[in-house]
Amino acid sequence: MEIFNSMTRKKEPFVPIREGKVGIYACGPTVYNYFHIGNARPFIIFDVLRRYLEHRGYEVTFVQNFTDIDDRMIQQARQDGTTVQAVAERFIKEYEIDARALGIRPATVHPRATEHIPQIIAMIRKLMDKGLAYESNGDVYYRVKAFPSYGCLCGQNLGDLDCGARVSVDEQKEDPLDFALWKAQKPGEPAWESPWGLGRPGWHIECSAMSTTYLGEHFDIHGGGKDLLFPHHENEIAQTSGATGQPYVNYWMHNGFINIDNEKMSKSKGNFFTVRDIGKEYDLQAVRMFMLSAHYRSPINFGREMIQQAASSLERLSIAKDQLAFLMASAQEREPDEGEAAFMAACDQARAHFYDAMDDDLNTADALSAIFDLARDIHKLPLTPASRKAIAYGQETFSALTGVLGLLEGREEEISPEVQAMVQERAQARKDKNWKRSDELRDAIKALGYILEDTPAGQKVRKGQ
RNA sequence: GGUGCCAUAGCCAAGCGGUAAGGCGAAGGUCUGCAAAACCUUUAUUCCCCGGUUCAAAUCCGGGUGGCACCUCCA
Repeated sequence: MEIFNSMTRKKEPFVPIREGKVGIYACGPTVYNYFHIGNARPFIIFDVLRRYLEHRGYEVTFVQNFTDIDDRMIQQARQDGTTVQAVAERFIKEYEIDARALGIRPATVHPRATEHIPQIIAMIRKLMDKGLAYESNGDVYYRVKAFPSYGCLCGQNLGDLDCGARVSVDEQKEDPLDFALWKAQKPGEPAWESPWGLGRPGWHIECSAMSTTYLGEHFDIHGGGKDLLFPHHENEIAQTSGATGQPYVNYWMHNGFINIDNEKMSKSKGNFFTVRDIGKEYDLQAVRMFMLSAHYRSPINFGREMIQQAASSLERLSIAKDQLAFLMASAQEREPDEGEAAFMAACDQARAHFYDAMDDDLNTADALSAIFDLARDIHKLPLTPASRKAIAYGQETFSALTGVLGLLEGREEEISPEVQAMVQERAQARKDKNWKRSDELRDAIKALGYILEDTPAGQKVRKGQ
């Protein structure tokens, strides 16, 4: 597999540090609110990466943090007249609800910043011992100019950053580029004991502390949104490599942004959508499909039409899956005939195409086309009783591939007995050529949320509108 | 000022040196009591423009044009 490494800006063959094992850290949400569609992209992308690596036989440790202490958390708590902790508890639960609906599996570990204060303090101490950090009135800052390779990730050198000159000037700092590792407590803020007095961790240090706690000081893949490249990930490298004296991460992966009307989504512009709100109108599986329909590094434009297109595409896949189940119901124990053997070969071909695409820096758009090709082959299977072996092979392939993308999961709702009875009655009505009754029943079934179709092999019912 | 990214049909989107995947939509056909789904056919002689390299370029190089992002909290 090849992965585009933001550090080198090239696709590189993926070689894990320890054979057969992969450690991945992805920056998770700050749990001060519902997460938005833009946040959802990395969650979905890295969920797919994790699923794919597992599918290919790696033992994956996937860590995604919850940032449960920062300015926004404090602000939200004030606004709600509650504690930071209560805000965190609430929105972690809300995260889990939306994540599940998007088909995002829970990570191996979801560490929380506030539960890793000792590790954070230990790392800051190490940095101070090495002269890479200094205290100033209860704050602790990173001494950026003491870390020569600073800027290696974002491709800026220190001089250029200086030129940027939009870095805040702060009397407390030795240099405008320096960033906070520890912030002294301000009135009314939650705080923890530290060698520098009461305070809380700065912005970037939590990810360094938590990632190394669970994945070791040097691990395989670190991911996040493109905007995190600088300064967040740049600072993580400075902190971690600075403290440990060794490389931090082998592969940096950054996903592109989601735009609204070709503009960056941002709170200040008010053009953002929470996943919770979108879920009120659309099946969130369609949102997942939408995300996977383009390469993860490209920017994508979010809009109503896009979601509808994704929903239609997904429907096509869903119907193919139903079709296999339908064929299975009448399948026979016999060897595949010539056509079925060709179908099985097509399954292998689809799988190979899928793997090629995924191996190419997670090209989900191309991988999807392999699944669509397979869907077409499924629909071409005759409705005459099929070989169980061939259909099982198709099901296995189809569910493996859609499973890697996390699509079409949790959709096997039982058809209620009530609907089944109506389907039975309709079969009789059709036999009697009682079209009026037959159509009434079909409408009634539709009203209950099912689509009923007549096929040469009988009636077929599926969930849908 | 510095650093990057992108431009492919009505829409979305792969392809990144060998002669345009896939999806959505649309049109016609087949099937069907009707419908739905599905299948078949059609829907880019051409990949923003201009040069260049090459037997061969959407793909490489140079120059334009037009979008976007980062350098500040942000997925």
